[in-house]
Amino acid sequence: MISATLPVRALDQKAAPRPADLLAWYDRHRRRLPWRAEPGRTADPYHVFLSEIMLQQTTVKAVGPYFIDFTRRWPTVADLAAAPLEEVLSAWAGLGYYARARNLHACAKAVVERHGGHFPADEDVLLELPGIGPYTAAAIASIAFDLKASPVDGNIERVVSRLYSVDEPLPKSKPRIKALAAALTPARRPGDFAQAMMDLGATICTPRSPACPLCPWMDPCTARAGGDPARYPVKAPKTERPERAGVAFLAVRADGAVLLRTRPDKGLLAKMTEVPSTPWGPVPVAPQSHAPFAVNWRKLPGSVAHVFTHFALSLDVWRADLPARTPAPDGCRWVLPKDFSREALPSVMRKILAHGRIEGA
DNA sequence: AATGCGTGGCA
DNA sequence: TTGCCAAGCAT
Repeated sequence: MISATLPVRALDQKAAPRPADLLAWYDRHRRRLPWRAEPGRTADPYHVFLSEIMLQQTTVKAVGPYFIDFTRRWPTVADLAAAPLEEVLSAWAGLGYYARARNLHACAKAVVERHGGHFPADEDVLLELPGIGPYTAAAIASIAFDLKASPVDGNIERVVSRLYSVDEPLPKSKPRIKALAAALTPARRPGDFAQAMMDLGATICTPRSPACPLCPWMDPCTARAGGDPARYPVKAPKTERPERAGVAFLAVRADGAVLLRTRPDKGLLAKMTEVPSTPWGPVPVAPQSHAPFAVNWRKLPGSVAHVFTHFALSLDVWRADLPARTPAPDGCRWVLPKDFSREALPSVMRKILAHGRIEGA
């Protein structure tokens, strides 16, 4: 018989997850990433900032080449701040969520103007900078300055929701998960702890078929004990993705130049370069009335499909060949394919050009 | 608080 | 093929 006076844990209770166990795992298994400092060192805050912005909703694999390119072009935050926005946007082209690039540039300028070119070592002050939200402020504070902060990204949401079997669905459960993560964060090595949580989520505690036997927290994990860790995190049902359609006008001049223009300052693909097109709507719009030239257009075979976050797009492509020295209509410009690399061409626009067999960068 | 905002890889 | 997912932020 177990004495009631002894501090004996009931058999169905689990030990709390120990940060030291995760840190020991991290010391052996940490990923080597371009923006990450060598073990025992803290990273360049500019590198942490740049990588964190790029990594928002974006895979490590996709970010790699962009991070290398950006740091080569703009080695310091002051260099980035001094660059023209157009160059930053064209360097960002293809990475998606272009508001990040605009905010990245605005943030670099703010760091120079408000903080003398040094990132503030303070989570609350970081939070006031453009493009830096709760996650990124905590990530920079902890990773770049080793301050006690608890960034919560998708990885950490998954790890924490499994550790504690959080049944309330996201995003409603965010505050609770944030509190649990904060309670777990140690006073020593908070930066390594944050990165360890992310590495664990990315390599062991993965969305599907997590590798529990390799996990340093297998023992204290309640979802593992429950037998179906992959059912966490519980998420609210998603709204469906509507279809939109339109026609893109590929005007090609005799010298090979293609008619392009810059999109409006706000909204989808703001300030990016585009191929002129009809509006993209749920119902097809009379294409002729939106054509940049009143000439004979021929529809190219097939169509271009592209999926955005909140709608799926299907575009027909109409082509017209025009004489050399044809002037560009208002708001448009002729661009030779060899100069495409200087343009801020999003992936959907590159697909349209490729569909018309136009070879650019 | 809910919605708008990209892209590519993967099962 | 289709849906899901990846180091979120702004409004």
